[in-house]
Amino acid sequence: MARRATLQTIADALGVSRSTVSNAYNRPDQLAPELRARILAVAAELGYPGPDPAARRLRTGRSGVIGLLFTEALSYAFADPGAVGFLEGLAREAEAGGTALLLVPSPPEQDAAAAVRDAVVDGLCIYSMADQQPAVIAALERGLPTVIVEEPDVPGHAFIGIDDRTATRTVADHVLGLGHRRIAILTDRLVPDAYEGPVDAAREAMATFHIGRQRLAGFREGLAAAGIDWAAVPKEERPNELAAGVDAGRAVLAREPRPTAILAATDQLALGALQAAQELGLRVPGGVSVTGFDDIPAAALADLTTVRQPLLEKGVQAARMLAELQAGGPPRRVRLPVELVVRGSTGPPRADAP
Amino acid sequence: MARRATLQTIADALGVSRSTVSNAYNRPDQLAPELRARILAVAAELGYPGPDPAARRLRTGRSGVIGLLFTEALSYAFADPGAVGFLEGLAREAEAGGTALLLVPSPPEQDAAAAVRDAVVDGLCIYSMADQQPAVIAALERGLPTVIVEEPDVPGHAFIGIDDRTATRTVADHVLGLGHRRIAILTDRLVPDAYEGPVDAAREAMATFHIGRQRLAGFREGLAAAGIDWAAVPKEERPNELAAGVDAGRAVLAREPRPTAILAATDQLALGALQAAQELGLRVPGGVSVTGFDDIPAAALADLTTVRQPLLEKGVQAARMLAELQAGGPPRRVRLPVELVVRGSTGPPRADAP
DNA sequence: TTGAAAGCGCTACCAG
DNA sequence: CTGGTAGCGCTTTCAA
Repeated sequence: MARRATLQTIADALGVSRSTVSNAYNRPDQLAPELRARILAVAAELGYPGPDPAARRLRTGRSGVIGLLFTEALSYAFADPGAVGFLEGLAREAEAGGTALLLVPSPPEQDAAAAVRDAVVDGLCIYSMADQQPAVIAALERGLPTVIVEEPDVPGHAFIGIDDRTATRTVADHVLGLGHRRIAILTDRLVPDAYEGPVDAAREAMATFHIGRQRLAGFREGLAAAGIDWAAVPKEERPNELAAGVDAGRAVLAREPRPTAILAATDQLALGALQAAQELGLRVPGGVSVTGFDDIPAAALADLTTVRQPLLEKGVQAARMLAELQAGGPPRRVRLPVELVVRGSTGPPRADAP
Repeated sequence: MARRATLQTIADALGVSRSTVSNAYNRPDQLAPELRARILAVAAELGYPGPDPAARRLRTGRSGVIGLLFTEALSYAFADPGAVGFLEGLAREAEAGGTALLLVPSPPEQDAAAAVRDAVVDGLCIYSMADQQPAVIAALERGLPTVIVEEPDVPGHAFIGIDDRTATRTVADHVLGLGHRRIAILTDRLVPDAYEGPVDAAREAMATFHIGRQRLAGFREGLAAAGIDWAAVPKEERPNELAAGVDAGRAVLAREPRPTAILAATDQLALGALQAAQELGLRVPGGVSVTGFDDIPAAALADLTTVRQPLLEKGVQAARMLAELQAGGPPRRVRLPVELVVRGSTGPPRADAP
């Protein structure tokens, strides 16, 4: 056969009209069962794979697809257990409604905005992107129903997230309450660039990742309230990966005098810090206390004190909010509750450390 | 405005033709920069979000999207660290080429095949599905470039996977070599149903999940070669989740005489078995040895003996194979190497256990 | 119960 | 460098 079969091909072969063949697929009750059977048989014979979804899309105007802008780059997202937990929730809810998920790429170098504009979707979900990223701007410009998860903070849009600042403030208070005064901070990336290293005031001020900014602010508030000089607190910025956490942990533990507590902005960084402490033969929490954030599954295994947030629930709710929006409902703003989970990785500092 | 703006709207507003406006977006070099600027300005003013991707799709015939059939249900896939590792690799490679990933849903009850037929994609990737699942059949019928990962085993299609049987045979030999004779097996699901419980010969024979079948076969081969009666070996089937592993672990450890080794078909099940052993106050490996499969990140943390497979690499290669297929290349079959990683969870059985 | 006609919004080709 | 024309393959009235 010269070209792919279409509805018309089948119609011609049977001497019926195109619409009848279409009905055979989409409205079985609109034609005689026997005719329908004949149509389907001929279609199978001719290798017709059914109505072309792209054409149907154009005609009906609906796609049954949600587009997901997932972190700065897809490949980062899957390495982050927190993001995967969210995706699991989102997928569960979407799948129940027969909705597909389109993972929109952010090609390096190239115009990531183009990928966003090319996405055939009925709605968009933006997960944890920095303010002013081109992909985000392009997404908002499409004027589709959109829900933003965690960041960026754009007024007027449906939003779901947690109160990061209050949460890290609670962590700081917990550690300060145990008697720690020499404290170091490990933060996830603050700006979508390749920087890794100490965070000074200038860097802190330029943060465009809302989460990073807020978590840092919570730590700062807590320490400041305890009279600790924020400028003198060691702070290391790294991408959210285990290996980077090890590196950052080494960096802060090498300081003199050595910190007695490390507050990390994510569990993965905290897990890395734990590993760095072990390398140095430091006991936890005797030699050094460590805290994380997210309560990913590995946190429980490592007995890590952390902040639990409802990862899965966040995904489920995001999908629901999008469905509401598509049904014409108003954009809502939702804050999910979090909870400090105290485990064995924090305790009072000991003079006779390790 | 009554209806959404289209190319024509902009063209009319400026008194130019539709094609010129189209060129302004797709072929900037085909028209005067000044005209282009004017067009874009008017478009912005009228709130035109750029050419409709669905229409473009129909016209060009290409979508720039890979469809992914991910496990029996999306929600399962994300709970499986092995699957996530694969997805990370796939996403990385696809993203580099500006290709989007469509996660095709498998709505419960409903016709999952319909979702597959509705997917606007240039190619399909089938990851770990059972033989004869309706979604798989529908996918194959679409006649698109397709690569199958791990399962099902369909001749004539591009395929990438590992040799599961040889791998589990190696595990069995390792444990037998340590002197174990009372051995229990934990297997991932064998059939896409809701069954959880012991595996008898009938159940084993009806397995449609190729991976489960092969891993079980490897264990069987090893034990048979050592003269152990396979029918008498305790075998428990569970979904691939930590909690299910705990449950299965309890079940086999309750047997009299108690097994001295538990061979699990996945790391998550093994991790669960480890937890069950701990509940009973059993030492590992003194009281009981445990092995897993996959070498997910948590396996190293738990010091679990397991089989390492190149999860990420599998995803990267799958994406490449799909690209080759789309470029007109022939379907290839690829087997990735695996490696037994011996850690602290296996050792000789001790008479004075625990 | 079936068929004819009218586009959905766009891009590719070719002429000017 | 710009414009006209011809569909891509389908669904959806509406009339027969």
